[in-house]
Amino acid sequence: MSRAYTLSDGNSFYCSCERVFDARLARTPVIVLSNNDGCAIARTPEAKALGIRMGEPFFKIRDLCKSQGVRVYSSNYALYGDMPARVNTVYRGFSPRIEIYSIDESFLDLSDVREADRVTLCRDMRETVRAWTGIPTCVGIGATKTLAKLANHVAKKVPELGGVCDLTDPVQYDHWMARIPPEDIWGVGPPNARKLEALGCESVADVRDLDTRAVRKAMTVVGERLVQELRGMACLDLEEVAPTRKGCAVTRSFSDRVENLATMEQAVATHAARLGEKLRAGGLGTDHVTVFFHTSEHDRDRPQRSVSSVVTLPEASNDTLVLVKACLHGVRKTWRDGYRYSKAGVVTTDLVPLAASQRAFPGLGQLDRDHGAALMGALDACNRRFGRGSVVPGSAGFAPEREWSTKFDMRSPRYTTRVEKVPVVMAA
DNA sequence: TCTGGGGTCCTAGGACCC
DNA sequence: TCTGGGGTCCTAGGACCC
Repeated sequence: MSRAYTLSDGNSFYCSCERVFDARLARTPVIVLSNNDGCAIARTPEAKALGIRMGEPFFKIRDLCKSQGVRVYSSNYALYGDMPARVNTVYRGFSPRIEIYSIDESFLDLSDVREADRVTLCRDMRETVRAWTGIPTCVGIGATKTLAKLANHVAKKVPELGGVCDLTDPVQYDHWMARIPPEDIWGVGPPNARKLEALGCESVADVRDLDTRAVRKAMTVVGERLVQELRGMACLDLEEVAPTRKGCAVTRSFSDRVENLATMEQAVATHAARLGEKLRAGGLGTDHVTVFFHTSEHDRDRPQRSVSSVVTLPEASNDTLVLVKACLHGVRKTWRDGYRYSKAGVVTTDLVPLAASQRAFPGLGQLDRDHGAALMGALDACNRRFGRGSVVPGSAGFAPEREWSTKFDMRSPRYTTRVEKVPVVMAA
C-alpha cells in the first residue's frame, strides 16, 4: 500500500474561531489583527474579496473596513490557543499518527487506509470537525508532506472539490501539477520563486522535472529536497513528537512610543517574567538572555537607535526573579535618553533542560534552585488560576500603574477559558 | 628556492514558515 | 496618530586547533 499523508487546516482560522461564538458573523467579512492591532493576519473570503491583503497595516484599511461593514478583531490568543486542541482531538480519532505542525495545521499518516477509502474518510473528518467544533477545514492528500500541502492549497482554492483534494490520484496529480505556479509550493518564498522562474519553471510540474544538480546549485539542499518531495519521494518525516524548542522570545511593539527609562524597565521586566513562564512550562532554562529595544524606521526624520545586549547568568535558570534582574541590568547598561523607542523584547537561544544542566559552584553564583522552583510553582499556580499577571514580583520594573501597553482595542471575550464569558443560549 | 591541510566551532545573515 | 510575533534551517566565512 502506498504512503499517504494528509494536511488539514482551519479556513481563515482565527476568523473562524470568532465566528464559532458569534453567529452574526456568518457571511460577514471578518478580519483579525496582529498584536498591537497592527496588521490583518486572518481574513474571511468575504474580506479577501474586498481586496484586504495578508499583513496589510490596519491604518491603511480602517476606512474601507468601516464603509464595507468589516468586523475587525484584535488577536484573542486565549481563544485561538484553546480551539486547536479540540480540532486535534477529532483528528486523532481518524489517525493516531499525527504531527501538529502549526496552530491550525496538522499532518496525518493515512498510509494504512485503503486508497479507495481515503477521500471518503477525509470528507467524514471535515464534517466531524465542523460538527463538533464549528471550525471549517480543508484537507489535502499526497504521497509526501509537500504534496499534501500542495493538495491542501488546491482544496482551498477550488471550491468545487468540496474541501478535499487527493494528489495520490494520478489523474488529479497530473492535472494540478501542471496548473499550479511554483510560488505556491511550500518552502518557496519570493527569492526562490525568482530563481525557479529563471530556471524556466512555469508550473509545479516544471519544478518537479528540474535536474537535481541544477536545483541544488541554485537553491542548496533545500531545493533538492523539495524536488524529490514533489516526485513523491519522502524526505520529510512525520514528526509525531515535537522536538524540544531551541530558543524562546517575548517581544512587543508599544502602542505609544517609550521615551523614559522607567517605562522601558517596566516593559522589559514584564517580558522577562513572561519568558520565565514559557521556559518553566517546558522545563527549560538558559544561562544567557538578550535584551533589545529600538526606535521605529517609520519615524522618519527622527534619530534612530537599535541596541541589544547579552546578559550572562552564573548558571542556567528559568526563575523569573533571576531573569528580570538580568534583563533590567541589560536595559540600564544600554539605555540612552533622547529617542522614541517603538519596540522591546527579550530573547534566548541555546535552551537546555534545566534538570540536566551544569551547575555553578556553591558560593560562586550557584542559585538556590529548590527555593526558586517552589516560589515559581506558586507564582504560576496563582497566575493560571486568577489570570496572567495577577501576581508579579515586587521587584524593580513592576509598578502598580503600567505606563506602557500593547493595543488590543477590539478583542472578543475569552469564551472558552473564563467561566463568566461562556456564551448563554436560550431555548424556547 | 621551498611558504600545508584538514577539521571543528561559532556567528551573522538569508530564507522560509505560520 | 497608526506598520506583528515567534519560530526553524542552511550556508559562508572567520577563528582556532593540531
